[in-house]
Amino acid sequence: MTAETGSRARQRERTRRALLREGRRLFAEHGYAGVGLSGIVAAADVTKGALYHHFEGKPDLFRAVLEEVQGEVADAVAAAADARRDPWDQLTAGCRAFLTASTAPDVRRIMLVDGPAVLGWSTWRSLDEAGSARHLREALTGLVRAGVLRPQPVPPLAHLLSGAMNEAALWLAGSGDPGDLDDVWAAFSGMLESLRSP
Amino acid sequence: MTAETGSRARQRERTRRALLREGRRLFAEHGYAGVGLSGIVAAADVTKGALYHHFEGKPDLFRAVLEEVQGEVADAVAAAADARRDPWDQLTAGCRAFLTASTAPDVRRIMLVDGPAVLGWSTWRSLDEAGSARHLREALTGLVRAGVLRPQPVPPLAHLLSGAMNEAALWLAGSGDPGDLDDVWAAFSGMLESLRSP
DNA sequence: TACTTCACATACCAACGGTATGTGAAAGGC
DNA sequence: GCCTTTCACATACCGTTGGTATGTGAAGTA
Repeated sequence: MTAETGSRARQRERTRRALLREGRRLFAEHGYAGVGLSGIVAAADVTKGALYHHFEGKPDLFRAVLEEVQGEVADAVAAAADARRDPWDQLTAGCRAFLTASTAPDVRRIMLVDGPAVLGWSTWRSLDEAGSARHLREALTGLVRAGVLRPQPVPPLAHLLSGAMNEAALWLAGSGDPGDLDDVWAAFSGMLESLRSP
Repeated sequence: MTAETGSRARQRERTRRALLREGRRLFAEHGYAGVGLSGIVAAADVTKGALYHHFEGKPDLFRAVLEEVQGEVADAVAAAADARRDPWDQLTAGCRAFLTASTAPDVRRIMLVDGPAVLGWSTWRSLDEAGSARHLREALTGLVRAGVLRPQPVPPLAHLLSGAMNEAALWLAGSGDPGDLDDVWAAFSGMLESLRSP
């Protein structure tokens, strides 16, 4: 190139970032199947050679994007939970943070709709477990051990609650009525409440 | 052909059935993206011309397969519910039937994993609403009107419960332990129980 | 300076979804 | 009976896609 763009490592990181950024934008806008590698590399102003130098292929690029998205959601959940001291408040705050974060269009499309189909459900689940699902499971485990929740197996509970929130987020993202969030939260918090020890 | 294969309408129906059958089998086994039209038409012993004569394209074939699968699940749910007289028993029996039916591999892959990604979530939801989701919503509405459930908006509740069952079915299909079904059902029926009027 | 490494760019390929056109048997009218 | 139309496909073909193999020039290294 004409101008020096920094050291080799810096340029490498720039290219990788550009691919992730444009990939995320296009995947979120048109869906995984609706965007081709040519569109991604053109938007990132590189060639397919660069993409295949950084990633193993289209599914691998998508996986990297998904990990980034799930990481952000997990951070939001953790931040909301850490702002509370009471373990029960941490659970409810984390769930509420997950619900609002997952309603964002790119999260919805990449994480909830295309994710399982592109990577397969088991792979998607392991990524989810590495992200926000781990927070949920750990919070539930802690509450059961502390006696706040009735003694019961945690994994089934975590899956039921996770699935309920995922579907709720998908529905909320499509329903313009902002009052729906309150209704969903009322119903969901009622479910959580029913799990408490008497 | 050498042997007469019946009237024109009969042959048409045979070809359509063969495409749906092989499409369903291959979509369930390899996923939507993992199977090509050439594989489907070869398995059905026809050509691509036949496929495009009966369907508008690959997504339309998948939609027809999905409608068939969802119809079977809806029938199983309706049959389980109709076998009970008490409305509350109808709800629980229907949910349990959905949970067991959705654990089947082809239902899981076609309806729960690939469905939303291939057809888009809103289209998938409208198909779901035409299938088993309608039974759930109507059962909940009836129970709220009858005062069995506490007065509350039904749509959010239906989505939460539907999402919980979907995720539970996906998890159960992957977890070999048959005891998990009991645990899931215990947790889920506890959720349902918490919705009753005091 | 000579050599090696690396971060891409270029050129190319098989396979895929989709389309346009051809074809021969069944249905319908006389 | 025969002619015409319709229909249920089959055949041949095309543009695009994800993926690969190879080339290249600047950045690092001795």
